[in-house]
Amino acid sequence: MGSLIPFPDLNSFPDPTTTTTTATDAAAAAPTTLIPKLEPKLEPFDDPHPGFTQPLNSIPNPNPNHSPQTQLDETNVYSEFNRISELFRTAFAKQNVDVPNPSADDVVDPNPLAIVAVPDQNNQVAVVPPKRRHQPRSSELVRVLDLGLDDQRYFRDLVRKTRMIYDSLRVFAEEKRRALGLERRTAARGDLKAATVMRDRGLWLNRDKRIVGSIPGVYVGDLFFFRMELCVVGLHGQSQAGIDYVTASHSSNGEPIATSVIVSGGYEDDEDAGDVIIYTGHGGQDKTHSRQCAHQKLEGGNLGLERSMHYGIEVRVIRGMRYAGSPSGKVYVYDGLYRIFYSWFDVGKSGFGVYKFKLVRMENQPEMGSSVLRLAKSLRTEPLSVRPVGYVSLDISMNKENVPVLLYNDIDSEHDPMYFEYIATVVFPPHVYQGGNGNGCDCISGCTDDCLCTSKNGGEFAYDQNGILIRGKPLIFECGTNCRCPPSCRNRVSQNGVRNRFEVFRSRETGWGVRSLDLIQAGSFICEYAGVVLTREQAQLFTMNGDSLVYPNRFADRWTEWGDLSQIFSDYVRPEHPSIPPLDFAMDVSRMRNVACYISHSSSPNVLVQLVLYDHNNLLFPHIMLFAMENIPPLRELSIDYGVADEWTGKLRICN
DNA sequence: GTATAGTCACTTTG
DNA sequence: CCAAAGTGACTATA
Repeated sequence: MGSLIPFPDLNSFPDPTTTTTTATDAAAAAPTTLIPKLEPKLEPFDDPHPGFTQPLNSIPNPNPNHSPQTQLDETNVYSEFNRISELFRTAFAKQNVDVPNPSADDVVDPNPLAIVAVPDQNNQVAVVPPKRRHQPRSSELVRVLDLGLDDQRYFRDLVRKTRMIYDSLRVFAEEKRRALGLERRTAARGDLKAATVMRDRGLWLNRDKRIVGSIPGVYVGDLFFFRMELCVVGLHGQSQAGIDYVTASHSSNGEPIATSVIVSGGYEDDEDAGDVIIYTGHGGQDKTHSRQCAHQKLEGGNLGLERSMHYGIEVRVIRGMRYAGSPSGKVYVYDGLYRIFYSWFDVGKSGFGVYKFKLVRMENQPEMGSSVLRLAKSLRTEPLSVRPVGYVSLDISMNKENVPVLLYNDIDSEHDPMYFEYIATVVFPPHVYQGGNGNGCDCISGCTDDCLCTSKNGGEFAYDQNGILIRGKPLIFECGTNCRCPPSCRNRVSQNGVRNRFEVFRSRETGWGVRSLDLIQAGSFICEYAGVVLTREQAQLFTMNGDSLVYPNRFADRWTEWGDLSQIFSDYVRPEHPSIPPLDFAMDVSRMRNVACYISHSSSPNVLVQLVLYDHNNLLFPHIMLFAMENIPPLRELSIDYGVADEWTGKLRICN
């Protein structure tokens, strides 16, 4: 127990279909092998069972070639409006100028880093994007059933890894554009860039099957910030349209089948009551003002929804909500599966005909992500009126953190987290500080690309403009006491402390756990893992007394996964700077600790460990900093890969 | 300064 | 091959 044993390498994601895969093989494998064959767990749709709930007589016009306008008495009244709007749209379409596409002879760009096309003085695009490997989506409808625990973890890791690549590419594209100093003639749109690059490299998930129902590795409540992100994981395949469906010509029975919808509030005739949605079909809108200007037709996604209702096929529902903390100002929440109970043709608020669908949420699903978001919002402002019972403390940190850390227990009478000394940051032995803090920078108004502190970090910033970790490194040097930059400097993030309202809560499964009342964006700082640091010698004395310690060198090296673009860039080099020896200290969290030691263990975690230096220069004693590996929804439990078997965690020893 | 409306450049699918 | 789906960044205006 006193010796420091290395933890196993958990960083490879072997393909379960090949039993002999090694970590090296997995990394070298072509991207197309990332999606394992799903055959054994799939239910084919060759034999649909029609007549699920509703007879078709509630549909006025099931013929897709038959204009619904003839079904409306009001048609004559609106025909003149229709004619005018049609003229308008034709005129508008002609204004669009054709942009020449790269010719089919263009070779793959030898420099894949040049993902941002740069127009030169003559406004010619100097860099040709890589040639497209266009792989159209399959039309084979399947359900994924009865995933075992191993498969669930595998797919979760796959989805997480894919989203990490998407996010770092997105940030990368925007950072690169900024670094190039391009005129702001066009919007940055790293969201689109990232998706295109990944598509060209075959990294989009679930394109070989059209999945009905849940997507493996995507949980109810999962959060996304961009429409393209939904396409990349295969949750919703339309970059703009709100209804995703298999077309009639590709469907086995010649009928279109809808599989997912997005409720974004873009249609005035939508009514969203959570479990029940009156969803308006698409179409009939004015392009510039998004107002209804024509009757909708029973075709495309609208017909797909009607057919899905007919066959009792459930649809995934994703809600788009305004959210100020999101990079796009919006957040897309996966809210689970719904069934379509009715559909009918109605006159909408603007007086034009619209198709409406009554969607009802299926039973036995986790709570809706969108209602959890709302609950968390009210908990942030008035916790005691939302949850009158259960809050033991409204701040166990006693003002030592920037934001309060709550303590919640509605299960038993344990109040243990009240009875220790809360420390917001780690306590090092005094000798750690003897070497001072090294040289500092002179960047009075904040660090720049070529400053001393950037070069300490291998010539690149560890964080983006918003304090998001760009990629994991063996060690990050933040600006310190000898730097002249302000606290708001881009290179000071983890030292500025906690920004989310955390809650230590009692759990039947894990004893204590930690969750946040705020949405935590992937890559953002969570908190430090704080305790009293003991040297190896001190630790040996300590454990002879039978007390237990936390050994930080056992935490899995999850930072290597964050920002790893080796699947994108053939010349990608993993960060190896600086080279540091394995951590050789232990941490005593028995008397002084912070919120971190209540975080549970998971082999498929949502929090990673990143080592950081800022207040001294001793490479042997870095701060253990925690960052989000995913967009973590409010009230979802945080978890770290402690790197060893489940029964061992510092947390469990101390806090049960 | 802060909401809101308008404009522009996008990409994928069917 | 093109029409249709709407977003997200940015800019102008109230």
